[in-house]
Amino acid sequence: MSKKTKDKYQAIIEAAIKVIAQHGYHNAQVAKIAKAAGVAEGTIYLYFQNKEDVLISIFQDKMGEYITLVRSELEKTEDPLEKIKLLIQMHFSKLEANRDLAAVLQIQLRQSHPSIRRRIAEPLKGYYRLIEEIVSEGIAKGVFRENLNLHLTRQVIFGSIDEVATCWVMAQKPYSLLAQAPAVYDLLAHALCKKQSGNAGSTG
Amino acid sequence: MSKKTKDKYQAIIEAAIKVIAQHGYHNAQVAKIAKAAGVAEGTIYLYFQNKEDVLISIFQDKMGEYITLVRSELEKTEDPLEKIKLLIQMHFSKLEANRDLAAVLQIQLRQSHPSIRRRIAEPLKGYYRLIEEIVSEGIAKGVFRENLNLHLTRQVIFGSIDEVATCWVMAQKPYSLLAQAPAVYDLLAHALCKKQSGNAGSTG
Amino acid sequence: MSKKTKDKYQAIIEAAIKVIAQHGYHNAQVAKIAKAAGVAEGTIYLYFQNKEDVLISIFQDKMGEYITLVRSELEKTEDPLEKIKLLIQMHFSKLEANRDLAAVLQIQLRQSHPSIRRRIAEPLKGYYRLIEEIVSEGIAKGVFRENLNLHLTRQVIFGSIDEVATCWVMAQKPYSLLAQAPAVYDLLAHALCKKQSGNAGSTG
Amino acid sequence: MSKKTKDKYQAIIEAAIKVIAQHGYHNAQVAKIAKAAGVAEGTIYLYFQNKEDVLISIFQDKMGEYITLVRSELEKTEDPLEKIKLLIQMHFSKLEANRDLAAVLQIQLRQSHPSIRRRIAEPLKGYYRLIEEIVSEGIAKGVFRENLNLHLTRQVIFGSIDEVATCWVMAQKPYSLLAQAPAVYDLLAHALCKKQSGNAGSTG
DNA sequence: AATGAATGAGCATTCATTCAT
DNA sequence: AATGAATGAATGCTCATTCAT
Repeated sequence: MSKKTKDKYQAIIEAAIKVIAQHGYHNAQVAKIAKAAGVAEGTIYLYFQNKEDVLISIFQDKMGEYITLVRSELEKTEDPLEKIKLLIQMHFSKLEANRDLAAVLQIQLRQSHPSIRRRIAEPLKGYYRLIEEIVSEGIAKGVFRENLNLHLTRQVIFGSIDEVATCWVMAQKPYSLLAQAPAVYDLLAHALCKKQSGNAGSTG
Repeated sequence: MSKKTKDKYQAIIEAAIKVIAQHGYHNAQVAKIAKAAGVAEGTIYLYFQNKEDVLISIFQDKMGEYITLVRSELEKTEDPLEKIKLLIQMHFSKLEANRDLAAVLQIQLRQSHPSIRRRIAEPLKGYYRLIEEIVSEGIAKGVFRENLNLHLTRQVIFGSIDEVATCWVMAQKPYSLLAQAPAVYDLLAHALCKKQSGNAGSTG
Repeated sequence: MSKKTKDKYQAIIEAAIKVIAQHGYHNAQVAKIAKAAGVAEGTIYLYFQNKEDVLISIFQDKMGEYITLVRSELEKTEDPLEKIKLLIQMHFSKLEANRDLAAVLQIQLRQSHPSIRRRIAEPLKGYYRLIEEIVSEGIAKGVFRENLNLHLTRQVIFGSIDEVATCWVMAQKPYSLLAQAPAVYDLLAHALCKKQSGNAGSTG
Repeated sequence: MSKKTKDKYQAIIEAAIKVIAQHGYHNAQVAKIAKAAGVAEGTIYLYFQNKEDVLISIFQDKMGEYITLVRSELEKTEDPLEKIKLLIQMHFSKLEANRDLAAVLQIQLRQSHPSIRRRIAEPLKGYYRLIEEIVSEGIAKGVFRENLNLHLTRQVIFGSIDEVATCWVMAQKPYSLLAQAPAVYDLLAHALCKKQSGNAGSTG
């Protein structure tokens, strides 16, 4: 793939994110996306199979990128609790760094057709697995409580993070999402950890 | 509103839930809903302003009903922790009792147009307030940790419950949602409570 | 089917014939047909499954009508040669009576998509069978030559009539199609008949 | 025109025939033809004005070639009846020798836009004239009946041959087209000739 | 109150043609 | 001469809503 080719692919992805974030999923016509990307409508079909493919690619691209990043960052520490902290911070900082993308991921893409939702579920499973690995490791290392149900605990962790992100995106008044990380960590750390002498919830 | 009138209103609401659950939001045409309700298409417009109004009414109706029920149930106990437990149980048992409604609330309605989502947010706020009241009370009574952020804690509680419910609805293999309540309670109780001698998380 | 309903169905068929004859198959948009029929575009889809269905219905309607007419007329005589004469006369007079329809049948419909052509072939087979029956009867009665191949003879009869009709439709200068009947009859009669004392080809 | 140039011109023509025969007129995109011809899409526009020009050239090329051949062959005999026999045989044998071309000429090209049909009519007129010349000669020589209408007789001859060819192309089960020549000749000979002692229709 | 036939706005996609290289 | 990436016009169909009965 030539430089130029790669450029148009990315331009279309970014244009789609911008248009969807601005006009909403149901008002993101191909014509609008093409115009925003500075290409002709037909050009989109040289890089994507159809409109659905554009939307799915947004998710797969960004999610794949993100998961790779998270995995490499998490290798920096052995401490499961520290990994939870990093996970929350990265999740929030990534979304906060790209408000348009955040709006698309948290709100717009969830309004899409079932076929899109189904294919979005795939890359999401990679993220689920990542969280479950941390929980599993935490239990094995004796840091997290033994009686934690793996799936359910993952659901609580992801549900918490996801809901905090969604509220942030939908908020009328702007505020920092990353600034919420310590408090979320505090809650989840208490939820996960064995009662310890006191460091659970320390946000340092 | 006459008895007969009330009947058709309810018939349309129930028909809408059934049709959306069965065919999905994007395939729930007014014609289908009318047929399922046993009325003419035009009749729907005698009871609702438009299709959007039907969908919102589903939410408002069921949510209002539900919140009233929860509030009355929660009065049975003074213990904030016990209230959390009841909240989770009622939330799950209500959804499990009506799978169609659960599918509509957890999945389908989230695919709707922005204007619908916005107006759905209203009744949801009542539920948010309810949760925040419990947290607030828990802190005041010295059961929950003092440093909990009210909004954020509510987001974590609701996000956790909501994600567990969503996963249940989307699961291929059926299982009991209510059976997940103790584990969710266990996690949230640990998240919320001051370190206690040990009974936090006991599900008895 | 109510009177009014039947009316709209017919109005759409007639409008389609007019529009296709005037603008050609490839320029006969649904919008144009709807306008010519005095109905909304959507209305067409209340009476027909899709655009293709309208085109096929033109053929089926007119062909069915025509074959029924021909069969009843042919009963008026026992003479196979007379039947050939009648067949040619009716074919030509029917087309001449409706120039638009003739243009659609002879030219425009043959430009349609394969799926349409395939479904048009069905009613045409009824006409083929009719011709073959006459030939078969003519041979049995000793009027036509015994060594005639049924299929091939039908192809020659139909091919002759069809080509004469097509040339008439495409002609720049107008002339009577029906006036060609005697000469076509003369040729076909000579082609079919045993050598007779001399009356074959007399056009009565 | 250089050898190489001539080569590409022919390659495109042959590729077009193959692609149209295989995929049908409505699925014969320029891209497909270019690929089949082993050239770039743009190259086609160096040898032809546009897609329409390619299609017309198929007809003009093959028809011109064919008429030249027929004319030279017909010079081998003086007998008008023999010429009719030769005409039918050559028409059928030419089509049978190139099934792809036959499919394109008999079916696919007739689905084309009016402008193409109009320009295809031109070379066809040469063939029409050829047939009319034979008929004219036959009458002059006292072999054919005097009262034959020139145009109409040509229409019957061409219509018969054309329909037999079309039925052959469209047939499900394969059979020899050339084998039909004697029977078609038999019918047309009887249609054209004065009542003779008996040799009309002899296929020898 | 109830009906349901009629309405018509809205949109993804294909493909012949061009033109910078 | 040759390429092939880029262009953008053109159209059938759905379905929420209306309104005459």
